[in-house]
Amino acid sequence: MAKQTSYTMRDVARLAGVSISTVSAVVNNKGIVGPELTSVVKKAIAAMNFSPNAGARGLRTGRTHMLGLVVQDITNPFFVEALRGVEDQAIEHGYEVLVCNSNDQSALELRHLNALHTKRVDGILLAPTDSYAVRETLSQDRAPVVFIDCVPLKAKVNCVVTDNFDACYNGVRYLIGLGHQRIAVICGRLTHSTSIDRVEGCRKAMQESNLLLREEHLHHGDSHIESGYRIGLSLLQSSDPPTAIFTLNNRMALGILRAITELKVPCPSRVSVMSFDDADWAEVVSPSLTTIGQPSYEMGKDAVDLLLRSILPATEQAEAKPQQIPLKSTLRVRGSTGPVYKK
Amino acid sequence: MAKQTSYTMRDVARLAGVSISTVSAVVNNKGIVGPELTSVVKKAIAAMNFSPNAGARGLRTGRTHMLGLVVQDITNPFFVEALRGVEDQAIEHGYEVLVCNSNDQSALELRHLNALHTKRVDGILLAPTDSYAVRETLSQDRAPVVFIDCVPLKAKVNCVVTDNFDACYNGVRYLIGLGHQRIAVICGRLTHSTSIDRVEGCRKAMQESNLLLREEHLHHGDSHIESGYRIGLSLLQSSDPPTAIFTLNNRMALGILRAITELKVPCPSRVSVMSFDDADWAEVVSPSLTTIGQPSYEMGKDAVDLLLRSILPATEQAEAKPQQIPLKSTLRVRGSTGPVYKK
DNA sequence: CTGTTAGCGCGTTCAC
DNA sequence: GTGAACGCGCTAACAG
Repeated sequence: MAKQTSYTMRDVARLAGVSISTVSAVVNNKGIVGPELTSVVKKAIAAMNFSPNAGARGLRTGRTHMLGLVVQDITNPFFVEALRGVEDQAIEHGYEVLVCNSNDQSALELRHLNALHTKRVDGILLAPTDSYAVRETLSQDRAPVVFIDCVPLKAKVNCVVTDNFDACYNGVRYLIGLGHQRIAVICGRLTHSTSIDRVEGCRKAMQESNLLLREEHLHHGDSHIESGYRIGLSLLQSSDPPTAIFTLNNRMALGILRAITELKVPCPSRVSVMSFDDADWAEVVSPSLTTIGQPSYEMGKDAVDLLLRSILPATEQAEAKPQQIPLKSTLRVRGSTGPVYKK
Repeated sequence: MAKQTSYTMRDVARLAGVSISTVSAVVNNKGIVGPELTSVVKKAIAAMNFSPNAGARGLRTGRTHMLGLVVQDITNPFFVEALRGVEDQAIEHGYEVLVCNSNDQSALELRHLNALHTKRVDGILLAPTDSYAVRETLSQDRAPVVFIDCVPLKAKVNCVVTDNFDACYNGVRYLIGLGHQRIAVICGRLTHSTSIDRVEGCRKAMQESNLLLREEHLHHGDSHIESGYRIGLSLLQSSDPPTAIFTLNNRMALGILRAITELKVPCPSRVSVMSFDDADWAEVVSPSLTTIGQPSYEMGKDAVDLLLRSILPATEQAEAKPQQIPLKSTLRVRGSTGPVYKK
């Protein structure tokens, strides 16, 4: 079993009594082999349980039919949904997906990117850990890249992203409409274009209502439960607590909810909570969580489509100008947000 | 960019003014090339941004340094955690992971398995969709397989699984200790060894207390929220509702909780809920959910270790007898379970 | 220590 | 329609 020596085309050719190229033609459905010979060959293939060696084929054709997907944090359900979209669409087109988790470390991300290059994947889907890092790795002679979720700053690239700015703008306007004035925003790391856009969206909505998103109302977390929990505790216990908390991702929201439960702060009567990213559990937590949902599955699908287009450029100009595919998010109002509390 | 023509060893050799094999020796750290030549070669490699073509290398060596991971349902956080363990451990040993989602369809699973064979992965981690399906595909001349979570029936295979039987036995004993007699068990598809073992564990615990796990108390769902929800509704609205509900996976528990919330049934005072699989949100839902947690990350890690051992057999006997690595689960008592309700 | 040579399994011209 | 020969990029013998 350690042998791992499968049959080759030569073996099949020998058994079928034809030449290698005939077998090749059959395997690749060239449609130039006579029907009776075709069936003989196919029988031989089945008998030997032959399957072509993709490595050798790739060496010859220059295509591996593999896509690389590099995500910052596979622990985040958002990326799992995107992964599903990627996989489904990849399968559809005869591609396999090499999944890499950067675990929020640029160094690991770079390592993955290099490994993918060595594997000669035909294209890469990248949800980068850092929008500032200059990626020399995606220059020249390497596979085309499509960014998802988060994009590099000041660079025109192929990407598919949510309307982060608008989503947060609308979200905050909704909160303001409820009468909230002291709104705390808990953002992820500002090295993500995603976080930056979201914060800007919040800022604009507040400015329009002559409210300021003051420094003390903008809290920096990462994307994990713990940071949401810690920030939630300090926020709720402060002398002048916000009447609404908007977390820019759903796991921090989970932390906030835990803090709220522990402190027995009535929600939404005392404090409203809203979160970016929808989740399975959003309807079941108590209170159910108002969220802004992203079409993550579609994001994965669209990204593969875009990537495939630059892998197989129909026309030359098709790959000339980088394309941005914007996706719309939707506000799902549930139980955790309500009118502001009046003394 | 569509060119995708990277530099080859020959290019590097030419630039460095050495022979191809010298470059190869440097690339593979053979340690047989003189220090000054080594540095010359390395400089050339860096200058050209050369990275070896893994396909060609694999063709030559018979190893691709790729592992395949096939899971029934990547949507399940349990498998995501396992995936993390797999990836981390694979990276550690210089392997990449080809992730495939069977989406609970045997046909798709088979397709993935064949694709992985064609890609000549060095080994496969498989969480099968069905314990009964006879997998001819994992016979002979194919890569070694390690099963995770769910195993084929009546077959000695390499696998790493949780102590499903014991876990449920202990869980149900805990419920019985609380005074519960009418315990409803909601299981996944009984084509999974996992489900079978869990149900048997429940059955034994109940028998020991002279309780019977009657047919009408065993409910068949899948592993999704919806089925939990539907079953929950019918259970709670029946004329003789159970005093405790034990779901054999956590997403069905989410469905149960939704039903409870909707019907405003007091939990745990009227009905206790317990679930297999722990989750992020288990502490935050209301009431917080009592669960049986599996060490899924370790499962992934251990599976890779086991797989690597059969890929690189130190001794012949190492691969001779299939090994089962059992993992222990832990009961996490939270707010959703309590003493039985007395009229 | 270093260079030369022969395939690994496949797809692809070409002659037949 | 079909078959023989070449080479994709690399590693492993072997010769120097």
